[in-house]
Amino acid sequence: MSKPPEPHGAASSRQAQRSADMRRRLCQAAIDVLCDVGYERLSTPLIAARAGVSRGAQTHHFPAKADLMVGAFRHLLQSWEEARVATFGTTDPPRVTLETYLRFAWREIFGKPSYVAALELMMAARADERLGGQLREALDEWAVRRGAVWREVLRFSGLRDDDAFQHINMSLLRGMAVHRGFNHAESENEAVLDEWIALVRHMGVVPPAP
Amino acid sequence: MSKPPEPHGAASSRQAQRSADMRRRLCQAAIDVLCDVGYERLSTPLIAARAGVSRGAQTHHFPAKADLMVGAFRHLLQSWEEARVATFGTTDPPRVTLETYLRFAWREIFGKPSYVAALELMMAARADERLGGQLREALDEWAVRRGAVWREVLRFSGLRDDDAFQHINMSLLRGMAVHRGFNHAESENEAVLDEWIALVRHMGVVPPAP
DNA sequence: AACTAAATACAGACTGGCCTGTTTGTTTTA
DNA sequence: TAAAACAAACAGGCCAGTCTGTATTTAGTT
Repeated sequence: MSKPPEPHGAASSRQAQRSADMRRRLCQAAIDVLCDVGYERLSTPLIAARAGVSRGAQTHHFPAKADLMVGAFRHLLQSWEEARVATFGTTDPPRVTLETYLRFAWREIFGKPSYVAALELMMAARADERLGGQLREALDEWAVRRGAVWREVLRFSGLRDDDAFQHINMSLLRGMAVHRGFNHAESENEAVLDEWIALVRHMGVVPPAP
Repeated sequence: MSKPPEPHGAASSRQAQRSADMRRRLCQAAIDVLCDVGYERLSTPLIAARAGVSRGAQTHHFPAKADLMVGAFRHLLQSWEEARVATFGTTDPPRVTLETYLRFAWREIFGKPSYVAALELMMAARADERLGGQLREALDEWAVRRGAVWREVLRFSGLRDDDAFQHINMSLLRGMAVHRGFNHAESENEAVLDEWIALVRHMGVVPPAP
């Protein structure tokens, strides 16, 4: 039986398999390059070389640079989701306290070098309207699940289910990541996270103001 | 009486005056370009055009691109200091509550479009070791005064003088700025700041854990 | 005060290099 | 046999840094 062409889904045919592998390699190489040299010095030949692939292959799978950037971004989002499942198992959203989830988020996502790739892409998207649209689209559909996870975590921690409080946590982690990227102060961020968690513990006793 | 040549201090001679003016114009143009098109598409000819200046003038005052970036960064830091003095007067560090200072910091620094220029520069500095060194140098000497301001604000607010708590506030503002730059959600950030200030009010009553 | 020589400020052209997107050709798979 | 995957070369464009040339300012001298 012949299988339908699945250009973007799970690989079934041999071609689709190769295609998916190649796309993954290129996306991963793009993230690596982004981490190492930043968006400024990033170039499509550099990514192809990093992936050990000819430039023809790269242009075949990602005709425009922006396409590759979007692919890298989606690759990142997916890796974050995989990290969550790998850490907390299949019960998704996980039933853990905010403290546990914060430490996970820092250790596995925001505190990792690869997160600066996401930052670079988000910054670069400001200039390119087309790229920005596609990145926001990817982030928006991913944010649905992310929101559900945070809601469950807050509920489980006995805290009010509050959009603003979600964003406080994420903005804090983002800001720490920027600080980490620029001012390689690792231990400083650990102290900041500890202090924030201590504050959160207090909030467990004293819920936030109306 | 003849005045000594002050190549970098307050302008006295006519040449030094023109030089300082030109440098200011170029730094401001660099920030504007950075805000509008981002670091990726930034170029020295673009900056010169934005400043209404010949490229020869630009290369004369800033031989290398990195020099101009450092100048723009220092220009930004200075503008933040000026904003603080303009808002709170000459009593420096200002004697205001944390809430007042947070709202100022968001309104006049982190929440303004020009802050993304600082973010772009900090991101770009990751790749360029030389640029990064000079930017960190500028930031470090500025951080001395910034630390004094935060300490006084925390003390005045009856909160513990705590480095980690300082960094929580600044990382939160940074993270909000990134969110603002990418996901033009203005009102969302206002709500986040309000919520954070509400939490801080609680902390005024219940000091953080040891 | 006038004059000169050096230093500084400014202007514009040039070059070597790299990048993006395209195109043409070859191999593998369906 | 057609389509997809891969390979490599090409063309147009832009940029950073340099260099040569001109105008303005300053310092030194008388």
